[in-house]
Amino acid sequence: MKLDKSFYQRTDVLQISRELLGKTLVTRTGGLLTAGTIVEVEAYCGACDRACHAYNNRRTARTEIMYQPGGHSYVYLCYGIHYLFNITSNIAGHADAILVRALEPVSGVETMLERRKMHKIEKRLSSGPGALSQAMGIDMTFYGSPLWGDRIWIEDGTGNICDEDIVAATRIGVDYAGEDAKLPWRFYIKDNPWVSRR
DNA sequence: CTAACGATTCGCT
DNA sequence: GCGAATCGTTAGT
Repeated sequence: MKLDKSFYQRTDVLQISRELLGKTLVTRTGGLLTAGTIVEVEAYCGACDRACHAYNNRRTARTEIMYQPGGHSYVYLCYGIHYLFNITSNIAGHADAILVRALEPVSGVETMLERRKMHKIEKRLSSGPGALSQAMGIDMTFYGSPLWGDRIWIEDGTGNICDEDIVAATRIGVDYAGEDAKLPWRFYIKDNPWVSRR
């Protein structure tokens, strides 16, 4: 079942991040359907988190979508090459977001392989934030897309991953954030082979 | 207007 | 393990 606004518009970004593990991200674009299980995410808290683009409530054209009510897609270009896909959360005015870092492919694998210019399934198909965006066909045209629409959405699975199977660790690539770089705000499913780093 | 840099990936060693 | 690729965003002139 498709998750609706109420899932995303809660205030606890860490709780939402944990609950996103095991859910299925789906895109339908160009008549092609692709889906994958979310196995790794990172939480970013706008007001209080130096690693977040919206730190200290900094407001720019790029971060604007994070200030809207949660449940939208926040996509941005990183290193001039990679599209990174985030899910916004919280109520209007609270710029929280969750970066999806890795998926386990579920359907539309042929399409994913084609988009990634690969011939067989291997980990790099959808492990890593830039890689999964490419596999799912996510680009800047997805910026601001509601997650209750019919182009990109998230489906509930068979309940939440239990706490014993969730690992909390420090986030990747946020060394510039000082003390906030040490926060254990990266969550992934224990022993899942699609997680981007051990 | 200009310059520095990044929530990364891939290929080569 | 290391370094290049590559360009929009940002903040400062």
